[in-house]
Amino acid sequence: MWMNEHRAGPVRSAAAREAILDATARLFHTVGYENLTIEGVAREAGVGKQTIYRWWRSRGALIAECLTDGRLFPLEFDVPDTGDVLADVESWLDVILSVLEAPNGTALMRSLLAAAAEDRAVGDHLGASLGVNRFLAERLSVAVRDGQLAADAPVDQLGDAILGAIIFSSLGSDTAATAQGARDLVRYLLRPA
Amino acid sequence: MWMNEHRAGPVRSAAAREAILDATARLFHTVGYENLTIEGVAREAGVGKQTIYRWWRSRGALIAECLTDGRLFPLEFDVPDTGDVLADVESWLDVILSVLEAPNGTALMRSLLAAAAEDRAVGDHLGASLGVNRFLAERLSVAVRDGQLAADAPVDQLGDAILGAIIFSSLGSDTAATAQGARDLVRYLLRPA
Amino acid sequence: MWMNEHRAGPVRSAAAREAILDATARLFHTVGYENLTIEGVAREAGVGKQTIYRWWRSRGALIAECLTDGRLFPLEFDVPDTGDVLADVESWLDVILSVLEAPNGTALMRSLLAAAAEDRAVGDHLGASLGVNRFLAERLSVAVRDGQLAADAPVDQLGDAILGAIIFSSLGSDTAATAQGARDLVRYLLRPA
Amino acid sequence: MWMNEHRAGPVRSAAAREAILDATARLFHTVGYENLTIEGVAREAGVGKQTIYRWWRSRGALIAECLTDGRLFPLEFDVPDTGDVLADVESWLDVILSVLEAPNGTALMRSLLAAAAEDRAVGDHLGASLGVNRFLAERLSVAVRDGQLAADAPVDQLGDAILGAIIFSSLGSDTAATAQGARDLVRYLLRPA
DNA sequence: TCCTAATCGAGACGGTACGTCTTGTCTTGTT
DNA sequence: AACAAGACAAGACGTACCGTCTCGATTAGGA
Repeated sequence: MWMNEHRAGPVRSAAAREAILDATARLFHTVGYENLTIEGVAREAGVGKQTIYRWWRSRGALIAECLTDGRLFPLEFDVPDTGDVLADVESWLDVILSVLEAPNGTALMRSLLAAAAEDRAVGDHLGASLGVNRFLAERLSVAVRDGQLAADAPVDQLGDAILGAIIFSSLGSDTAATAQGARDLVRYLLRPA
Repeated sequence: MWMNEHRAGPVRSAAAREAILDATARLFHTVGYENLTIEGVAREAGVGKQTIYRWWRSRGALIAECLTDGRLFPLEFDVPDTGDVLADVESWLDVILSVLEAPNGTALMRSLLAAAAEDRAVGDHLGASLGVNRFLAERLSVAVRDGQLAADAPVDQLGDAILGAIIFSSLGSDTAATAQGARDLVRYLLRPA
Repeated sequence: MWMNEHRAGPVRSAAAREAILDATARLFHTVGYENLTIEGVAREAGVGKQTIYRWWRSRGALIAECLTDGRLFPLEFDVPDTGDVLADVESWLDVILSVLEAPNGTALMRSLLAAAAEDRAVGDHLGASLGVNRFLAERLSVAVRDGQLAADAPVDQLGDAILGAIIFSSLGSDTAATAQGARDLVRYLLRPA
Repeated sequence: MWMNEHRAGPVRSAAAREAILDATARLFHTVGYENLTIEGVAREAGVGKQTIYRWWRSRGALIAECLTDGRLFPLEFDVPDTGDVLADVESWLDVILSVLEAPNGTALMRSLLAAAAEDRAVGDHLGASLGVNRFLAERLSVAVRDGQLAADAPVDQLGDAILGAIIFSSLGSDTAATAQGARDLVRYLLRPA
């Protein structure tokens, strides 16, 4: 990675930060989490190793920041509220599954999971990044208010369950089965009462 | 790990196999998956590195065999069928949560997940080991037959969802929230129609 | 090292110069030449690295200036001329050997030599600082004039030889042998004809 | 450096040892002691760093072994005894000076001295390698027995003095002056009584 | 009974990456 | 313009493991 303008100094270099996060995201997709090394990032970013260690305490912190910056998912998980829970959640699901069904999508998911399992900071931000908290649980709450879902439905847990099923399933089975299973699950959980 | 009788010869040494798997399981609990090294296992088991590489192709294969042998979970996940799905699944859930709520239980879960994410072989066996396939899906099928669950309930996916919710939740939140959330989820999903 | 009054400005700061040379000399004695770093000096002197690089081109230049300023040898190598060459040179020798026989004296000598070997500027000033040129050769010249030494005696070379013997010997042997050997050598070289 | 036959195993690889010492000697002449790094040696020798650290505790130990193996001085310092001390020592001196007067000879001498000053092991072997102990002192002893030198002449110290004068002089002056000075010194010290 | 062949513990090998340290240059804001 | 502070690219440090290999000892089963 080339840095055209070398701006060194006692204040943090924005160019270096950008190059590092960029290289991290690129390598995360290319070689996966377990083969992503700090030295590799430094090499790819055209940056000294110490510049990475100065601002991030670990490989996980690097991934976590890429996650929050949306550098690993160039997608928009927010989906409009049409009044129909099932349809809305299925829309959201389509977006999630499009990531999974993309080339190397399964590998990407496994890498994300490996990162989340090894580093608490990554785990903390993973759910948020995938839009569970931001969208899914909120949409289900509305559905409860609208009477489309039982009043005692544990909306947070249902969100975890849907995404958890996808993740767990993608650890073992093939992608197709995972995707179909997720659709069946959502259809069952959000069927009209 | 000490091997009192060193028996070299043209057939596989059962003592070495035992010592290696034993050391692997011990180190998995002690230092976690990410700090578990082949050299460390060899040292702990009092075994040459080559003896490990001869019989297992990777760190993941070692973990996978420990999983299947029940060396990482000294528990019994099978629970008797009392005729009440909710009660039975809650019994299974208690067993699962007792692992999670044990000292270092969360760390153990994260390590397992890291191993599963990095190695397909581990991922393939993880569900089975936790009793999803063996018990949960089967019990839910019986519930469908008994009319306790809707006829179109996707039992495999419900199993994935329950375990997935636990796993996903344990990546970020604290243990207590995970456990309570899992109980709420199960109670909601299996509530009498 | 603390600088109570920080005076920055368009002229060279005498306080900074002093603090830097002081810190260099202190560290030279403390950690030796090979562990003396520019960063260490800056830290110890409470000075920015650039202030060092602005005025000295290298680590060696720093040492050389300490040498010329007499900051590494707080000693007086000049010895009065009593008319007896042997006695006078033995007096000078006592001063030199008192440095060598002091605690860490050998280490100091090795550090000096390391500095001189790595940096020409240091080497150039080492002889002068130890008083070979300033005193020894001159005193021997007088002895030639007085007839105490052969007319064709190469006085510069004899000075080099005496100091060289000490230095060379202190590289390998123990201090005691070096000191006694030096005394024997001087007694032999300057014995009455 | 290529190693044609890769002979790994639980016994020390002679090929690796050879390649390492060879690379060390080559780099010592090429880049000098202060720019000689372990990584550089490993790279040049086509060897893992650990293989160096396994067998030598430091950069100095590497140099010391090269010294004793005669890899830094491909010369023969022994000179026949013709019965004439002066002539014999001048022959020895010619050999020494030919090293010094060779291209980069001064740099080589400075590097040797830097190595000796920083590492005791190197210093211990330096004198022996240059033939002071092996040849010079012994030849002077014979001269004492033959009556060519005073009976009380401290032969060891005279040896140190001659070599020390060369070394010390080569730290500051130019090569020509050093060489001529050494010849004058020897002629003076060993002049017929 | 000997011989062949596979296994064992041990550990050296060429490598890669770790996280730390220092180099010499550059920049910022202060005096 | 000089200063203290310190970020920057570069690269060496010494350590830990990787997966492959060699070694000499050990032990089974076929000749």
